[in-house]
Amino acid sequence: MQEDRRLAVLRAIVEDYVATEEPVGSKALVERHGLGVSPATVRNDMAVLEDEGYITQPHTSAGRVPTDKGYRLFVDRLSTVKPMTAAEKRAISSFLDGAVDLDDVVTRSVRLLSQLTRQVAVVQYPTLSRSTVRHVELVALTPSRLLAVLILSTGRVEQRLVELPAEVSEDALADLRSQVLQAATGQIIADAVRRLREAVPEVPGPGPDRDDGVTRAVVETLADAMEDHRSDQRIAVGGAANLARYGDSFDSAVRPLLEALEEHVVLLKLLGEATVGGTVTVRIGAEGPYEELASTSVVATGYGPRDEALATLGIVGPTRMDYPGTMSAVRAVARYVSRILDEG
Amino acid sequence: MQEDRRLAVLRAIVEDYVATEEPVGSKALVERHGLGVSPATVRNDMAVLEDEGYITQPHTSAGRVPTDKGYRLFVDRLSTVKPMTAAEKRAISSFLDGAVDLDDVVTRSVRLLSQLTRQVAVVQYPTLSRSTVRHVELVALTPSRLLAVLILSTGRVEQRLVELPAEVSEDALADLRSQVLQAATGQIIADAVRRLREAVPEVPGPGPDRDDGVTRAVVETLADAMEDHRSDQRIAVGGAANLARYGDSFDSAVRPLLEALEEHVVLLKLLGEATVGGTVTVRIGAEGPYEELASTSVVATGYGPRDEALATLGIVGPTRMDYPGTMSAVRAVARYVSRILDEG
DNA sequence: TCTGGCACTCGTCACTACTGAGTGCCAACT
DNA sequence: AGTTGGCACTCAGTAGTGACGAGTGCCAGA
Repeated sequence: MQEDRRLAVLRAIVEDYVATEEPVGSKALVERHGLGVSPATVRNDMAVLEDEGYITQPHTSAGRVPTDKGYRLFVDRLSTVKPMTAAEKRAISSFLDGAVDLDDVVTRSVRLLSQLTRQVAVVQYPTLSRSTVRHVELVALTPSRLLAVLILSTGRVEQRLVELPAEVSEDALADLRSQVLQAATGQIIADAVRRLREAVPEVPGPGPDRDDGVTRAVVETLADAMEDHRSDQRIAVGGAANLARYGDSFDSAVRPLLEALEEHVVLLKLLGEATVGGTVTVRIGAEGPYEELASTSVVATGYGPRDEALATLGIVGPTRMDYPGTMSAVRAVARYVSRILDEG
Repeated sequence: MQEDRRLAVLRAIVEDYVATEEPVGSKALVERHGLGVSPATVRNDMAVLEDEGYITQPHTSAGRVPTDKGYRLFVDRLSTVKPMTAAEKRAISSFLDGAVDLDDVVTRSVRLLSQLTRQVAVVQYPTLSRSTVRHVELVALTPSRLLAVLILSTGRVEQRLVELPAEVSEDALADLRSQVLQAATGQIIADAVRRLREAVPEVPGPGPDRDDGVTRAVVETLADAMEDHRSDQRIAVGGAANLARYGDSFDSAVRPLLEALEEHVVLLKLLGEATVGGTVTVRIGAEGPYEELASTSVVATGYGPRDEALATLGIVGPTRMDYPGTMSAVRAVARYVSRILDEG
């Protein structure tokens, strides 16, 4: 019960802060949201939330601001999906329906997405590269280090050293090798990544078959190597002018982001792996792989015809953003684009 | 003599202002440059320069700042070419020499140019579109209005209405038509534009053959229509992070520029037509076609193998920029790129 | 034509005091 | 135990003030 109210307080803080861009205090909070308690009570809750790391004060005696952790909780448990209005849906479909070819679809999507979210939009071109995995080899160097070799149909060879979290026997390794081979061989890269993650289950817990994260380490390394190979992928970026709204915190926030926008490899990493079927991935601030982008979040999802996750699209913006609205916009655009690809 | 000194003063003001980003006063001026006169004298000169519109004061009792007109004069008559150092030349060639294909050349050029100038670099891909002019028709609607029809080998048709500055006879029109046809038919677009401008000379002055700008109006309209058709041209942009240095004047300067950078058609217009052979075009502030970009300048030049102006490259930056340095960087990069295209 | 001098303007900076939003804590209340 | 009102305290932001100095325009004299 108090627990519930504390979460309501957190939700209110996030919503207010996103709307006003100013630290929000206890009094304003009870006024603007109908929590039926006094400011003092809210203050106590806030103190607890701060202890738990969900909010912080920019300086003593100012309102509270959500932390990354706070946004995370908000996104995971507190946000209610904000459905697109009929008008918005109509706007989306009419905007995309005029597209004449693939290039046009992507260009329009980027523009649409950046206008809907008022953020920087990023759309990866659907995978056309048909390069496949020809072979994977795992060579044990020591019991806890192995070399993963990836050979692609294009003839490219990629080697990675894997430090294992535990020692592994030759038998177990052979087992793993055959599993990996079966999952990946002959697949195009995008599929191989997905199948690897799905088809090679982690053996959990203790016992004779315990795994200690070895599988995980190997699979992730391989997937990473494959993702790198998507780097010849094309990407479209739009709405950079929305960065002008950052206003403050310029050198710290906008500059690294502008740099990232030119490094398409970086962008691909940011977008992450494609997930499909309405699942929108949110990466908040420092959760991402780049320190300089600690104050930016990524909202992305996969898209493609017949629910194949061919590519990824999404937006990049400040951690302080309207997550529910952005997420539903991203999801809606992904759906419409997928449908169009279905038809075309 | 005083005239000479006044120009020296202007040059000094531009140089100091570009270096310091602060309005420059009379005293600082005589100290930092060895003009052998007193501050009072300089003040008098400055008053004149201000009357003539070359400089202005941001507020009473502050130093002077060059106007667009001032920069123009500086660029045209006062700037001494700043040659590239040997080290810079080496850096340029080694940076570009590693390029493997056309895409790579363009990508590297953009990066190089933005790093050299610390501005936003724009490189147009060399014309690959081989679409040619199939036919041009000029139809008189009234004696002073005609319809220009442009038919391209791709099958596209472009119509433009031309308001003539004077009436024109059927004979003169037939003459013009045949000239235009001869110049343009069968040419690829880039060449057609150039040949049109060269081969259809304006008949000047009064007399039986006087032209009153009719030729000019027609040629420019046609050229414009053709330029529009280059709009499927690809463009590479780089170094947008350098915009972070603008710091102040954000919404007024950076936002429109960011928007322009995404509108490749706009960028093409900004870069303007390719000029070749070491000629670097400088467009300062409001001289350009876009009001919102009144505080940005464009420094561009053409490039291409064997001195054919296949495409344009250049930079976009604040009017307050180091013109000599930027111009020589742009020219140097254009030369090296041209040479590489020559070899490849 | 140039120069030195002088009065004047006005932006900048450092300092002060004030205000007000917001907090934490405590004692009292339900 | 949880909630509330009250109170003292903190501290960013906001004038207001005065001194400072860079810079100007103008004028009389060299």
